[in-house]
Amino acid sequence: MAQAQTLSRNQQIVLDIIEKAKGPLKAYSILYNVQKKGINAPQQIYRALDKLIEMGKIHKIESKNAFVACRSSDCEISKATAFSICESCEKVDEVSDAKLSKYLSSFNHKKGMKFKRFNLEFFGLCKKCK
Amino acid sequence: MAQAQTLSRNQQIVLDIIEKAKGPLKAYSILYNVQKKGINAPQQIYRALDKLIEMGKIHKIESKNAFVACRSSDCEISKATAFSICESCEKVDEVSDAKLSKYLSSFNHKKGMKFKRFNLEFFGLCKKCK
DNA sequence: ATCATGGTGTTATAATATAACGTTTGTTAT
DNA sequence: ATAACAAACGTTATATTATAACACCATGAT
Repeated sequence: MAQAQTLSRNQQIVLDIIEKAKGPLKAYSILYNVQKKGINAPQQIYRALDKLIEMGKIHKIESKNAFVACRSSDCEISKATAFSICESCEKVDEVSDAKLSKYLSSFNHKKGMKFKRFNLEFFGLCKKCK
Repeated sequence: MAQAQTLSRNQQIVLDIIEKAKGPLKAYSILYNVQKKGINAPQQIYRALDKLIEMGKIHKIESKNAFVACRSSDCEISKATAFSICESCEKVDEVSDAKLSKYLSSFNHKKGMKFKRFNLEFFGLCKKCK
């Protein structure tokens, strides 16, 4: 099971890089950054990314095909994620708002769907870029 | 400007296919479907898709890299989109809920961002697959 | 009539992601 | 401690998604 906490070598390497980064990282940019550590193939990156996502350590920004470290405790195992994305400087922040999260988590589609997970991406201009 | 309404030949062809489809279509699957009509290259598809998105005629499902026709009038020019996605049968519906839309449209990130647009994707099991 | 704009067609290539295979490591049960 | 299993690893190859760059053509505005 996803007992979390114990990361494998590659998972730890990839997580370290993502956590140190100022913004979202692309898979191949991670790859280039870890070739010195003996990781040579995209597969190795993608496998680590998949597991880290499962564990809730990182999130994928779908609109950018990029990955960020989870800074929030609200998104229990990536079930409820929200991000703000600046269209100018590309800055991404995790939006952590209990009301929003609660509202969306309880939202049930009229057509009879029961949601297990959502991802929300807001786009605009950040404070600086305005 | 996006005076909309007058679609070019390629735009119309691509839109027709997406509108006729039961679910989201991938760019290359659209391409294979229009080769009989003389469209041969990905560029032609992606160009049409870009314009159709600008016009609000279609939306991109980011988590699936696929495109659906807009069935809603709430999402004025794609500024406010929400979808429900079945993780089993892959069925996608546009979620059209005025309250949700209003709530999210007025949501302003604490850090001083003013949003112009959002995209929300819900995942779960649809009625049938439950 | 020329020039800007937007669309087209084409070739090539970049960027993102997965398949498939065999090996190694780590855990658990006996 | 060791057999058995699961998870992670390394590697090669390939599939999928998307864009760059360039030449051409139609339209409408100055």
